[in-house]
Amino acid sequence: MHTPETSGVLLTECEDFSPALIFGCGQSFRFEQMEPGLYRGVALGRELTLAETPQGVRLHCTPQEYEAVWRAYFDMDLDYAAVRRAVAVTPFMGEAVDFGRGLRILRQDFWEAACSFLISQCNNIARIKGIVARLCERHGEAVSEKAHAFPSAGQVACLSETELRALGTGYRAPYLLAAARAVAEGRLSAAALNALPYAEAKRALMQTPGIGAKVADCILLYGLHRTDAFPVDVWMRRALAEHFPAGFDPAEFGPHAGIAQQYIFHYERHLYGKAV
DNA sequence: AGCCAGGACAAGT
DNA sequence: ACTTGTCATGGC
Repeated sequence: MHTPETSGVLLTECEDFSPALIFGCGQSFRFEQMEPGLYRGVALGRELTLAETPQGVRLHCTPQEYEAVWRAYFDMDLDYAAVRRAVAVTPFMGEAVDFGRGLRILRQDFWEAACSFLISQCNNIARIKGIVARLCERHGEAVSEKAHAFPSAGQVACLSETELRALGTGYRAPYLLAAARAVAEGRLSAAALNALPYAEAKRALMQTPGIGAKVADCILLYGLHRTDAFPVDVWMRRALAEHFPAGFDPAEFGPHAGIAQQYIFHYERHLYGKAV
């Protein structure tokens, strides 16, 4: 008989695994802190609880589920200590990666990322979370007593614009409907985009109404794990103007520029009191 | 009580 | 190629 204290999968190397940072850095919107050190959410149609312990972070799942699902989801096969060293190309970047040590880029579901970041445009993170929560509660399948999966593209494609507006999506409702149909009908797919180089994949995404340069980069980075994608939003624009006044090229950060972006984004929000 | 938010888009210079 | 107005909504 497994007790809650000993069951699950214990991650002991947690220098670069902080649930607070992973779920709080603005890349995903479905995990919450239940109490200090305890996090819960739904991803890939499964509910997961994570608990911080003195020995490390414990994932409440079987070793089989960890190997089959969560190992990839949490990008466990990338050495984030090496990434931090590689992108710390200025003193400011050194501060950013020190502050963000523990952050990782999740390998999220393509449709969930596309849908979430369509909602994100001209919106704040607290509000994005609320809209996504209502979308899942009302239109996603139950995965436990109180948790719901993210609705599939097919499920969202069956909703009316009125139902989507009722979630608080505002003018983004028709964008969501068009994207859901494109994905459900196979006109937009992770497999096809994965076969394209960055610039072409981005251009293909931008054919869908509501997906501009920034949302396309978010979908590439968070939904397809293209770590060369470098989303620039209002926070990044501020940070770059302030700390790279002479201009910059994302390529300076190397092949994982998108991860550098995440450290910058989170650090900049912290400096303005918007992130812990 | 306004201000602003992980923008996109069309229309105007 | 750049600037500007518009598009809804509600957390802070």
